Amino acid sequence: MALPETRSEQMARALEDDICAGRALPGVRLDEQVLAQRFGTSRTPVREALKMLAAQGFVEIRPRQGAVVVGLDVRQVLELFEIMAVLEGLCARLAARRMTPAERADLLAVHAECQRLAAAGDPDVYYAMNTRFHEVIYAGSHNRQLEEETRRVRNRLSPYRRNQLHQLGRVAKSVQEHDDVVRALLEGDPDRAETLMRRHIGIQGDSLSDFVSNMSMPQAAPASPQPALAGALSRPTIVR
Amino acid sequence: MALPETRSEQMARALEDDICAGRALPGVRLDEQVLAQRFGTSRTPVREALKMLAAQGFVEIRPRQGAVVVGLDVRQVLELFEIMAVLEGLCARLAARRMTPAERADLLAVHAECQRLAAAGDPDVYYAMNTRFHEVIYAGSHNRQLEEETRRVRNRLSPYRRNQLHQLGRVAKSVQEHDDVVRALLEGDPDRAETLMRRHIGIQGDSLSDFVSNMSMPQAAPASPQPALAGALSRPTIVR
DNA sequence: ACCATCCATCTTGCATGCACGAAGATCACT
DNA sequence: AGTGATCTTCGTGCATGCAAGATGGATGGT
Repeated sequence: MALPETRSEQMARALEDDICAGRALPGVRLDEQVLAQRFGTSRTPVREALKMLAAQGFVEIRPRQGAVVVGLDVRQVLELFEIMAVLEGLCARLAARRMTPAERADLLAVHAECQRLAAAGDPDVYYAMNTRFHEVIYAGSHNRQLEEETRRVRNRLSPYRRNQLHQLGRVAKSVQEHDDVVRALLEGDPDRAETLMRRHIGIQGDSLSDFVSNMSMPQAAPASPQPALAGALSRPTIVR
Repeated sequence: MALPETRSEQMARALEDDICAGRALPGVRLDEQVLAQRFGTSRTPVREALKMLAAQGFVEIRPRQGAVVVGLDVRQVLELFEIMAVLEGLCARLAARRMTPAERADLLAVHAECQRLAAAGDPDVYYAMNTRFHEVIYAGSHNRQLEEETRRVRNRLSPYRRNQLHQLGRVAKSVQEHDDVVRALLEGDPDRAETLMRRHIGIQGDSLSDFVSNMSMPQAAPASPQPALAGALSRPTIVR
């Protein structure tokens, strides 16, 4: 059963993870040879992995000039958030109608954990549970294509949500919004669930300017020739 | 300016086009060597193109077993339509607020053409103009990421919309729905534009059973070893 | 006649090699 | 010294080669 994974796929996943986790900053040059010996292969599978990532928008390959981690400007990030809001909104809408009793129980459990961790006060820990909360709703939509699509957009945004963290009171607000969403979901109110989730994800009003001004665009200094995946940036953070 | 395109990218585009246009039916095996000589290259760029298509969900590569054009079952198609509805809905919402006067004029012009062609009665010709109509709205959203994302989902669905064509009265209904959307857009009513567009795209009620029962799953006969991109299926058709 | 096993063949996955083109350095010239 | 052209160097794009694994058919057994 365990379908064998080719090297190129492994590398693609590893690199995507590096990018999402912020270990590979936007602008970093991805040198084929360097990656090849980092993974102990030849350049061929490396190239295939890079092509896959390029097709998904994680890296950009300029002919004869190599691949770099895609850097999104403020505008593009906001554009993706607009998409994210409707996708997650749809997840919530569908979940309100389709979640099984077991899934509803899961949702409640994860939500309770979120509340606990929010009270505990560590945004990083909360972040992980927050992710699980949203994942439960993706799954609750019972729409695999949607689940994948939403996750993909989420991943593309992830480098830009980190650092938005630690915003005063954001965690508390987040759980409160979750709470409203959970209520709508359990009551089976698709319209309200969708609306609330859209608001939860969307960046509007004060949140917008807060987000923009706090958003330190993660970017590798173009000056230093970037030793391809140098330092571990670490620290996941957001609080959405 | 004209950035040079590598062979692998050219081939990826060509193959994607074959798939979207129905020239490469779901289930068709994509033989690397055959494609290589079809494009006059070695297998290497072919493989890179296939990897890109796989990353976008157009083909599936099973290790050691080659690439086949992805075939979606009824369920997956409906799932994608659910996504499509909210994405196009968002396009319409944003377009209602953001379209420039020039874009509004474009919209009206294309819509008028749609009406004319609908009256003329050839669904295939109407289909092309219908696509342009939706493209104008994508562009009107002024959200590039959304534009690309929406187009991508549209392309993935395209093989399954063909054959849904020629459904009695569908063209007339389509233009009528367009008309309502146009009105909402020009009046600058985002909520109504979104709702109407969602309904226009979504498959609900009678349309659902009509769609499902009429949807001949395009599929290459697994019996015949498929001479890789054999016949031109042609005939674009839908009427959405 | 049916089924399992083995073998031949073919295709893929990856490594290696080569050539074109781009970026940076050197040099000439104003 | 500053600016431009030339040259060098390096990395990418693609071709080719080889080995592991998968498919299909033949073979042998029950």
